Amino acid sequence: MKKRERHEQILLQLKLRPHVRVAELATLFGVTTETVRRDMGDLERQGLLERAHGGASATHPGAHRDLDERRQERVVERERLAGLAASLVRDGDTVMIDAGSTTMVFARLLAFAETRVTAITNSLQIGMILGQSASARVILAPGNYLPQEAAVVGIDTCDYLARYQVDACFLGAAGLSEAGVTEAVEGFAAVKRAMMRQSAACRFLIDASKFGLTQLDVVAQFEEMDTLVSDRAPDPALAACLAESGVRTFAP
Amino acid sequence: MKKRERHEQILLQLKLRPHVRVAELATLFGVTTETVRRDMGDLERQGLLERAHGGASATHPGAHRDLDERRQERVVERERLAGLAASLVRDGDTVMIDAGSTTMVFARLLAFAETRVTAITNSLQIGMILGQSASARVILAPGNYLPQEAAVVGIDTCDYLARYQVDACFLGAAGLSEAGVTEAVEGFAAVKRAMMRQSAACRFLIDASKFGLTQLDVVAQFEEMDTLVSDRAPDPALAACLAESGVRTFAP
DNA sequence: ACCTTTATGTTGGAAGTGCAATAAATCTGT
DNA sequence: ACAGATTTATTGCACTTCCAACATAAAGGT
Repeated sequence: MKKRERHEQILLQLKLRPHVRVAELATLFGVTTETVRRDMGDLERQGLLERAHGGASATHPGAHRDLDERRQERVVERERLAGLAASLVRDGDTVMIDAGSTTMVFARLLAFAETRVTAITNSLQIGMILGQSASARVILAPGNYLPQEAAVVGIDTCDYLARYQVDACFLGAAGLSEAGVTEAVEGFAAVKRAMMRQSAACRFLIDASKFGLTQLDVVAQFEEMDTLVSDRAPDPALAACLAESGVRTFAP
Repeated sequence: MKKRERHEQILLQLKLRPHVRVAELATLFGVTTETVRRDMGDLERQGLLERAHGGASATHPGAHRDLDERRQERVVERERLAGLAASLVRDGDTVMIDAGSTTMVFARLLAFAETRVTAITNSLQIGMILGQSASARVILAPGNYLPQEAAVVGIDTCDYLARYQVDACFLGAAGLSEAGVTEAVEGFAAVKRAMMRQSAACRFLIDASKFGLTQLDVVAQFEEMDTLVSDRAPDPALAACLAESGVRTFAP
């Protein structure tokens, strides 16, 4: 087994579980622990995993390699944002949730709060997180699998969503500016629009770092938004646009 | 600082980063490493984190305790079996793969071998594993999410599968006896049958520990099986039944 | 107050892990 | 085929972590 193969295997294992041990992989690959250690060293230098005593852990999905302190603060803000969004969901609601790191935190809080919901999503991770809660019913949409985002997209996804009608959709986004809500990942915008069409209320979860950014795909104009949930109030110019279009804004 | 408080802090830390160390938390909390160790033991028993040498990791969103445990059993046999099955797939093939621990190993080997395939599956984990391979195209079926198996089932799943026609399906099973192939998980049998209907060839991956077992749902009679892949040849009686129905058997 | 239960600290030995240096094996290009 | 480079195995040693047993301290109930 070549070095390259081992590296891929290690990363693959880390996709499946959060932590692997040196000794474990050594026997699995039939090599010395030292070799595995060296492999991990290489991968760590590439930022693909994090070493720990006796093994390695997966890097957090979508983690920026900033300072730890900054990362922590971002997480805190995101938790607040997601908490606000979760408080908008009531027992018995049906919702659609799209793929994204912010919506993932939202889903975790929803599961933790044991809100009784029926959720339709195109994100595998969100499905898994929310599915662990006994009080949630999860329906997964079909489609072409996008490994970078662990989500499905495409015509099938959008068609399938059209079969449901829900109380609200909770969508993330990569940008919010005068151009409206925009997204960068190919295929996501179409899914978001499909979700919006089937929802009585449309809630966008966008943290303040996305304010002022414009990405390639336009997801929605201000008029189409019902609610914006964020961790900080937008600047006056943006706030004016939002208010003019009747967008309710939630921010701590 | 009370025990409860520490527990919450530990879980909070694990939300921020994937791995924490015992010593680190001990100094942070101002307690002994033994205390932290005990805390982690408690939380591990509740399934809220995973211990590792020197620390603990967050439970992966898609990690399932029982699924992981099952994966640990009969590793060697299962790898051999899955390897045999993987050798039946050729570049350019289209396949359907159903949820199960054996088919998961099969999917991993398929990804590892970089076989150029288009795969349709109802298992989220298999989708994730195979989706990592650049040479595989993965299509996920919709349906109701089943947390224990990390898979979707139901009418939607079966309906969706009916839209495709593939070269072969690779199915696991919980039992193989005179009654035929049987399955225990509710909803799985219907999905397996739906996959069989859309496949030119039908390959069952069943390890020897399932021989002689009969579960509630009958998936297929011998006549409907094309291929049986296992880690050991079945006993004479079963082998005779299989041969009579023209089932090709692969075993090391 | 007393006793019981629970939680925490301390200790010593066993086991696991990391590191560095060296030797062996494998790969690579000419 | 050969020499040099890369990769892996081996070894010894220092260090960290684990575990279990015991001692101590705090909390809770009668």
